[in-house]
Amino acid sequence: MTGTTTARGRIDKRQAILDVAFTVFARRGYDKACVQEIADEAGVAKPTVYNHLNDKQTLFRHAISAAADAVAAETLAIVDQLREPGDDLSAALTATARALLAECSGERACSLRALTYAQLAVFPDLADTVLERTSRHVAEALADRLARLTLSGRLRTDDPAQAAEQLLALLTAPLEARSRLGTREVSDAEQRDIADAAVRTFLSAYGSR
Amino acid sequence: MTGTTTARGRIDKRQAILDVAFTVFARRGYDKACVQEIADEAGVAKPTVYNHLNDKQTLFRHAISAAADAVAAETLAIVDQLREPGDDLSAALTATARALLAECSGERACSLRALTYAQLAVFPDLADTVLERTSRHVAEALADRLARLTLSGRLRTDDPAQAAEQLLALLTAPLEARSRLGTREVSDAEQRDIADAAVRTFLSAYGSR
Amino acid sequence: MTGTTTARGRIDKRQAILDVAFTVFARRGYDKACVQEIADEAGVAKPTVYNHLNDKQTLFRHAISAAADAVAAETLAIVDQLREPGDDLSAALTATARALLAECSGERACSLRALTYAQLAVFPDLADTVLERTSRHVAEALADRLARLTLSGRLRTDDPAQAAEQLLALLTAPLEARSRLGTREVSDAEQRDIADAAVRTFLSAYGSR
Amino acid sequence: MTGTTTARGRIDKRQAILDVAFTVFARRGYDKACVQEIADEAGVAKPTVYNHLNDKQTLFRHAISAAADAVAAETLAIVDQLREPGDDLSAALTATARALLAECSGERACSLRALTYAQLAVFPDLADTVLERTSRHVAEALADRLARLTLSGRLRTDDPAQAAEQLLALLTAPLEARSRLGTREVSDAEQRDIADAAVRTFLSAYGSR
DNA sequence: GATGAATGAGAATTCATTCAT
DNA sequence: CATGAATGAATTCTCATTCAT
Repeated sequence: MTGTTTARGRIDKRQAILDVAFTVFARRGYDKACVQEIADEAGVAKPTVYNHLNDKQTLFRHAISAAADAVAAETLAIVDQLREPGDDLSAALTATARALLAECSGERACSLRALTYAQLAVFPDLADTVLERTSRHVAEALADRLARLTLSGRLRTDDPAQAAEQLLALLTAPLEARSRLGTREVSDAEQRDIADAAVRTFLSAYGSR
Repeated sequence: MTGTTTARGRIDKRQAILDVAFTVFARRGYDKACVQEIADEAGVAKPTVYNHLNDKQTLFRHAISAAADAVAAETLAIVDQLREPGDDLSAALTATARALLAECSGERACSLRALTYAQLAVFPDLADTVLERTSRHVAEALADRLARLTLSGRLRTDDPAQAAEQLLALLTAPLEARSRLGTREVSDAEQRDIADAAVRTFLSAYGSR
Repeated sequence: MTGTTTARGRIDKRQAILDVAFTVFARRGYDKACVQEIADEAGVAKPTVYNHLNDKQTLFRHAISAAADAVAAETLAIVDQLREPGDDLSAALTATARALLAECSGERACSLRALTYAQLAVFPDLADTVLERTSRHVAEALADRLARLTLSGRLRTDDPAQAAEQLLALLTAPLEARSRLGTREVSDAEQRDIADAAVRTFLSAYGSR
Repeated sequence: MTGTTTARGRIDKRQAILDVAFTVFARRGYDKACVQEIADEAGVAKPTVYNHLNDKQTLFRHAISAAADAVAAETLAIVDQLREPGDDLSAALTATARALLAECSGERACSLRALTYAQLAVFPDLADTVLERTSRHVAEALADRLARLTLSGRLRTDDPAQAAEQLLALLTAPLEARSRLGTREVSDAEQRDIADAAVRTFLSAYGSR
């Protein structure tokens, strides 16, 4: 049915525009990025962009949202690994920590963070949206895991949310500092150092013994 | 002395421009801020801004640098409190922690962070400059304090730099998450919670006993 | 045909802009002419000018080129009259000479010359372009005529290029001096004087007897 | 006497400013040249320029005038050589012709011509002034010489002004064409060709035999 | 639905010129 | 008289957005 094909084509084109938009916004920043450039790289005419997404702001919001969803999904999948921690809890936590750092070091996550920060003044609600879908969800998912580990006697904390907050803090803040806010690569070795130290400190405070 | 007055006048005007510039950049973001507005609020004509600071980029760099210096000075003063920790180390650390959080919650520090983040793509070197003068220096100063405390037997760590990094992480990351990247006030009570929890976890890992 | 109409419309508008641009440049000079004025007189918005011709310099180049082509065509047509000189060579040369002077006295030719001269410092290559298309071509065409006239025994020269150069010199230089670089009308009578004297001197040197 | 010294200094400074101004105008053109640059190269402050010469236009007029006087003096001196033509008239004319071409090829003369042309629209009277002092005077001086040579039977013309006009035409127009309006050096050899051909043609028309 | 063309609004930057010292 | 500082006025160019096809 041509109808289906068309709809498919429509959706694909829309998605292509959003993908390109995120890339261009990441490269140039919101203001310096111009719709023409996005249209060009997406291989469509400028008015086509406006047909699909009403204006530049809408385009930005949707591009950011889509990226946030993607990052969130990946991050949650990582945290979910802790559902089956195996025998060595420290090892499991360390593996998860390393994976989280890798995810946070990724280009898309960095760009997302930078763009959100950059437009705090103009899109204050975007900070909410993005944080809600990423940090917040992740923190809650991690808190869930820590609560279950506490129940099974492998951790010791009466405030799993705070424990989760601190574990994430020990991971993300050093990463951000060492990557110079994402402008510099952080080597795998360095990431491992951060992860190991974070887990060590975390277990000092919340380990069951 | 008229000479002094004149020179003073010059310096004052330049400083006034930089102060206003930081405020306006913080309010509008780099791109949306226009030089006209800065000139107006500084009470000078647009070309005067250009006479003192060659172009918008230079204006931005200098405004950011000045703010970074101011924040750095205040933050270092706080860390210096730890030179005389008194009898109760935990209390001393907590006091310092709370003061650091207050500083980080301040409008100038938030704006500085937001602006730096926002312009990573256009001024990648600014991240270096700002982090160097703020986080980096602070982390080193704190590491120095922790090293001395270890020598005097009140802490236990063979890597004071890492200990400092983690203490700061336990403070700043939760603050950033809860303030939604600075878009929301974090109450004193909440700040106290963060600080107390951070110190507790820190001492679990690095306390002398 | 609407398609044709559209394309035509596009071309017409571009041509209209170039024509107006030449007029305005001629009236004000390159620097004093502003794009706004050109747009206004062409009945389009400023950005439309920029859409068709990337910037002021490009606009200038194309406007000058177009004028040069037009002047060149007219001038060459005049020289071509000498293909059929008739019985009275002196009369034919004089007629051509007068026509050339009339052409050179024309507003467009004067403006073209003035603008090219005026912007030597900024567009040094334009001198080449314009001279190539006008003086140079004309000199060659004239040299061709003189060569043929020599072959048919009606003139006597072994260097037709030099003869052409000198005939043109005897016409243009006095015209330029008397018109005060184009700021003053040179009457028909005066033009006739110049032409007649030029042909007389030319024939003294290159006449077949 | 300090008075004298001061007056001297004043005059010298004024002259220095005018010299520099001409250079800068020649390099950049009237509009692109900025008073600041002239002041800088003259080693004075901008207001000093305004103290000596009321505004940019005045500055331009005086700079051009001074240059025109200098060129005129040199050119007239060359023509004056014809007061004592010696035995070989052709040789004398050729020598004078070559010297005139050299003078016209000089940087100052070229710049003067270009600047005058460039500002026809804005300073229409300058064309008059400059042409009066240069071409016109030169043509008259040359006409005088030719008249005397006619009286002494070495030339034959009843209109010395026209003869002078044509001799100059045969020199300047080819020079201008070959130098591409002054953007290209014309070699000595080429200058000699032009001069020799001009004198040959001139003598064909006006030689006593 | 997609596009080429057009535009209104706005921003950075430059410069001749003038005060106050 | 010379100068450092300040300014009003212009001008080029860019961009989001909309028509007409």
